Amino acid sequence: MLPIVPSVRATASGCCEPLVSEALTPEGAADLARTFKVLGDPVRLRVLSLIAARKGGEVCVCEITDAFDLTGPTISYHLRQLREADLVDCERRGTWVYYWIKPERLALLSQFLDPSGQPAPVHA
Amino acid sequence: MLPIVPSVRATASGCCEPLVSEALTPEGAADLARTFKVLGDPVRLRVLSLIAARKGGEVCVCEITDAFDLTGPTISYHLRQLREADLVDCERRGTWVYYWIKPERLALLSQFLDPSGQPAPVHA
DNA sequence: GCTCTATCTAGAGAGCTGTCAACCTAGAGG
DNA sequence: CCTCTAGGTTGACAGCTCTCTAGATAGAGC
Repeated sequence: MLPIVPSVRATASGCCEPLVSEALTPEGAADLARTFKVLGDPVRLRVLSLIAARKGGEVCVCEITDAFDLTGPTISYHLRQLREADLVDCERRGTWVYYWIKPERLALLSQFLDPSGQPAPVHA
Repeated sequence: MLPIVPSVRATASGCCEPLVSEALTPEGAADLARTFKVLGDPVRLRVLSLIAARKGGEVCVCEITDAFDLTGPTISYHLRQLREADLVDCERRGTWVYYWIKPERLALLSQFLDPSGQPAPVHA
């Protein structure tokens, strides 16, 4: 039934070839799906976008909480999802905790979805 | 199912600026999240990948069903999710139904996630 | 030490998701 | 018309998600 599936991609090393190049293995699909699921919530997308759009690249949790009509624990829950998906990282400084984007995983996803099938431009 | 979305970004026209450029509106976030949620399931990702990787770009439902250890209704349910997210389209030909990828939406998502913030290469 | 504030964790509950069995629909071919 | 097959739809149910309240933890400052 299911074809032979050595790694994430039938071919590739650790990294992920664009969607068009060849079929995902079940394991690769599960891994990618976990990340897309984290992106599949409007609050988390807005949090991510809030952080990413910020000059300096860092945002304090208190600012994020203020930007939503949600309780602290709920924001904390979403930040944890983002952390566990390796999409953001954080650091405590005194009383406050600052979050920033980890661009590597985003780049991987972007490349996977790119229907042109070209490797993403290397430069920023 | 997806409503018309005038501007996903607070500023932008119809298209979606990369994550880094500025914060998503709640409406834009809801719209994008709906699509990412559809991608957030391993079965749907594999279905998408199965179709995308196929030379000719089209796959019959019967082939998709055969590729999974799931019942017809379940595959049908996932195909519907993909259709309603505007990620695939389909056509009946006699007894069979063929599905193919709609690359526009994928390109939009890819561009949104691209942390380099460059417009995606226009592709040949 | 005590207190205040920022953040996280735990537990519970409403609602959504993915899956199935059962049934329906639409062509093909008699 | 009838029958067969490929797909889709419906309804039900287990399990997961998002949200909250209540409580824990950690640093600042007295």
